[in-house]
This record gives sequence, C-alpha cells and structure tokens, in this order.
Amino acid sequence: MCREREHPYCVPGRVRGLAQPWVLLALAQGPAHGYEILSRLSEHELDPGGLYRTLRTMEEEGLIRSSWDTSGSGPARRVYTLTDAGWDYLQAWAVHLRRLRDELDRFLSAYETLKGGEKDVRA
Amino acid sequence: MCREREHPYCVPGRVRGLAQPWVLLALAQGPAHGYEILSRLSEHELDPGGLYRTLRTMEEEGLIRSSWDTSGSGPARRVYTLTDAGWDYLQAWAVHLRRLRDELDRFLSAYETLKGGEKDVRA
DNA sequence: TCCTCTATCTGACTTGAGCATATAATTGCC
DNA sequence: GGCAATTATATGCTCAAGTCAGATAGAGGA
Repeated sequence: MCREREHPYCVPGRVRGLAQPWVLLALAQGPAHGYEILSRLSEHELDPGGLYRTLRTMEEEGLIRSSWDTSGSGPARRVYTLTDAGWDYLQAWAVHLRRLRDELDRFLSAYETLKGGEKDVRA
Repeated sequence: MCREREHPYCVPGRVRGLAQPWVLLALAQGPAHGYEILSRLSEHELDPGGLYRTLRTMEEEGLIRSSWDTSGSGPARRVYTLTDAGWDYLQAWAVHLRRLRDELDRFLSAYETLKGGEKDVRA
C-alpha cells in the first residue's frame, strides 16, 4: 500500500489534473510570470518545470497569451495573461470543480457514516 | 483549449487519481466483485479495464483481498474484501480528501469573488 | 444457432506529474 | 574582479493513471 519512496509512511497518491485550474485562477487575479504564479500557488507546491510546461501547452490551446518583460531587474520574464477563452475555460472548470466538491462531500459523509457503524464490526 | 475528440464543446480535463478512494469506499460498504463495484460507482463512469487493473494493484499492495465465487449463475466472479490496511488507507484518503474539498471551496469562493467584480472589467 | 448480458482481462497509447538538471541575467559580498 | 545567491525559464527521463479498443468466456433466451 505504500509508495516505496515514502516508507514507512503511508500516504495516498496525489490527485492530478488540477494544475490548470489553479493556474487559471492565479492569472484571473492579474497577469503574472511563471515565477510569480509559483508563489501565488505556493500552497500547492507546484513543480517549476511542470508549471512552465503547463503554461506553454495552455498558450498553445489559446487559454493564455504571453509577452516578454525585460523592464525590471533580473532575467527576462515571460508574462502571461488570460484570454477570453481562458476565462470561459475557468468558468467551465468552476462548474466541474463544484461537482467534484459535492462528490467529495458525499464521499466524506458516507465514510463518516460507515466509520460510525464500524466500531461494532471491527472492534 | 478543446480536447479534439470533444469539439465543438470545451470540457475541462478530468481530475485523476481518485479511482482508489472510490473503490475503497465502495468496498467499505461490503465485499463485491469488479462488475458490482462498477455499478456501485456508476456515477463516476469508470473504465472497466482500468478498474480491474486498479483492483489487482490494490491487492498487490495489500489493501484488498480476493477470492473466486462460482456459486451464482454466469461466469465466475472475483470477490474483493477490504483488509485492515485497506481501512487504514481509506482513513488516510478521507483526511486527504477533506483537505482537497477545502481547497476546492477556497477556489470556488475566490472565483465567485472575481466573477462578481469582473463585470466592471470585462463587460 | 445466434444474440445479449454478465464478468474478467490485455495491449497500445496518452497525459500529467515528479525529479534532476541546465542555462542565464542580475545583485550583493569580499 | 571573482564568486555565490537569487530570480527566472526550460529540457530530459521516467512513472502512474487513465483512455480506448477488443479478447475471452459462461449462461440464458428467441
């Protein structure tokens, strides 16, 4: 049951496929470059390499647009902005994730119910 | 932004990695064979091939145990039961998914906030 | 006989993520 | 000047999970 790299702790496998909506929401709060998106989404501990790849595929899909910003100090930054399609997609994700949250609610209450009755069965 | 197979509709990519907890919960409600798990989880529209593979890896990980049931009519059924490790893992998933639900709540309320102020910006 | 339903399983492919690592510009420090 | 740290973007390799198509097989009905 354990992922070997994490012995002796047993941790559920990560839920995948949520990077896009997190990024869309981060950019909905205003244009930003990759490094800043990373800090806006710091609670999710995104993999930097993965993020930049995600950003490029999202741009290919027309969800975001980028331009170089060489004004500030440090290396050039590629600044991303949400397109209209990106806003629509974010909307679609919101609908989708509301449903997911409801599924999780049902999961959790079903689990609590089972755990309540489980004492008789397992103890 | 569209997955080609779904043109002209734009649909967010599926969130992955949740098959295990769904299966664990389904089996927490009582032993079952694959085909019945599929119907218990019909709302999630699992891929049958994928499910049977998942079941086998879960058995290898010690989360579930199986035995053949040839009693009823039709082809033999492999009946799965949760092990103690499976119950523990389900517990871990519950903790994990409660956190995920809270993240989704934060996502959704942040999105609603943005959408509220967005009328001024976009319209 | 042939079709359908139940039931399990395999092969080939796609995708998202994890991990390590490369590259480069700028800043601060000695 | 030399050098490390910080900021910033990017690639290669690998694995896990999911998707899609189809194989196999028993049992029952028209």
